[in-house]
Amino acid sequence: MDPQKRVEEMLYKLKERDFRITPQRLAILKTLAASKGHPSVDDIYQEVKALFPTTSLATVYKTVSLLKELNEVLELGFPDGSNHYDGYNPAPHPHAICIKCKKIMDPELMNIDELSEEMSKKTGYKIFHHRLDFFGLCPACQQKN
Amino acid sequence: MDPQKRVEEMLYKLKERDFRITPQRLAILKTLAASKGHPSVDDIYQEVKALFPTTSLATVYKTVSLLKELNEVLELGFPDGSNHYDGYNPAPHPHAICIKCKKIMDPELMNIDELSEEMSKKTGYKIFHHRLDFFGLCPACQQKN
DNA sequence: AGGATAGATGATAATCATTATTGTTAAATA
DNA sequence: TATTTAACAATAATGATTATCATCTATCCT
Ligand SMILES: [Mn+2]
Ligand SMILES: [Mn+2]
Ligand SMILES: [Zn+2]
Ligand SMILES: [Zn+2]
Repeated sequence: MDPQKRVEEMLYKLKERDFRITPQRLAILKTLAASKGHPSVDDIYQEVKALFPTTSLATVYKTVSLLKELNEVLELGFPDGSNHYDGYNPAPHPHAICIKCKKIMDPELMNIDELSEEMSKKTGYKIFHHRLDFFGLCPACQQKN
Repeated sequence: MDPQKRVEEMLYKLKERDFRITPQRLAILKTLAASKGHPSVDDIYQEVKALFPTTSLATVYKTVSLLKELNEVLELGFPDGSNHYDGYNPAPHPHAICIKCKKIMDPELMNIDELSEEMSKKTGYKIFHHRLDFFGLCPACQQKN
């Protein structure tokens, strides 16, 4: 998927719901669409500040939150309180997380729909989305031992 | 698994590492071992206070944190900041979470080892544990519509 | 183009779950 | 029972997120 295409998708979703397109929002969208590294709010803030020095951290929080409601960004929260975001691929998908260097990877797709189906049957829940993370050591961190 | 057995398992792990067994800790262990509802720290605190009114919230935090390090409790953190704990079954296992009433269910086992294996092969990560949650509406909340 | 207006922004205060601190208490051991 | 030291209770500090509000501006209308 082309990052520019992603920006246009997000823009369409915002316009569709009559949200205004501001320079700050556009900068945040571009950062999210381009980054494959699952940035935190503060990471996004640092990038956007380079282009719009007056941008407020609160604006980043609110824009990310808005995109989350529109299902245009995937939120990954961790028990240590750190939240990271995938704006490049906002659909639920599994992640591999290094417990040492905190790198978050997007592995090639594996199908979880069967699991979701099984879960639905066994619990009676109507499932809307899911979250699947694997924690371990990335190849680089395995070397350094 | 019998809750009493779980308490004894946890006690063994604590003694093994020369941690002291205090009335407060024992009360926290019992609460965790017996509860199948995935309580929060404050839920545990409220239950323990009924038996030991002077118990401090900080003590509950420290004991839960200690049990987490000993792999005797499973921590479930959510982006809204709420953390919940499974002391009845501390091994990683999937959960079904109701987005309306927040109920957390333990479905009958499905095997994730194959997925873990696939993930390991595709990313090169050495996987230690995982987290799998399904979000949706529980049967009760589906009715109320 | 100019003006009206409701939504967005920036700065900062408030919130709240968790963690750190510190003097006191009591579990474990001999 | 005395000694040692981890654990305790009470409370302050932390820090990410959220709320507030005065100001600004994207969008629409004339
Ligand atoms: Mn991703
Ligand atoms: Mn569970
Ligand atoms: Zn790593
Ligand atoms: Zn429910």
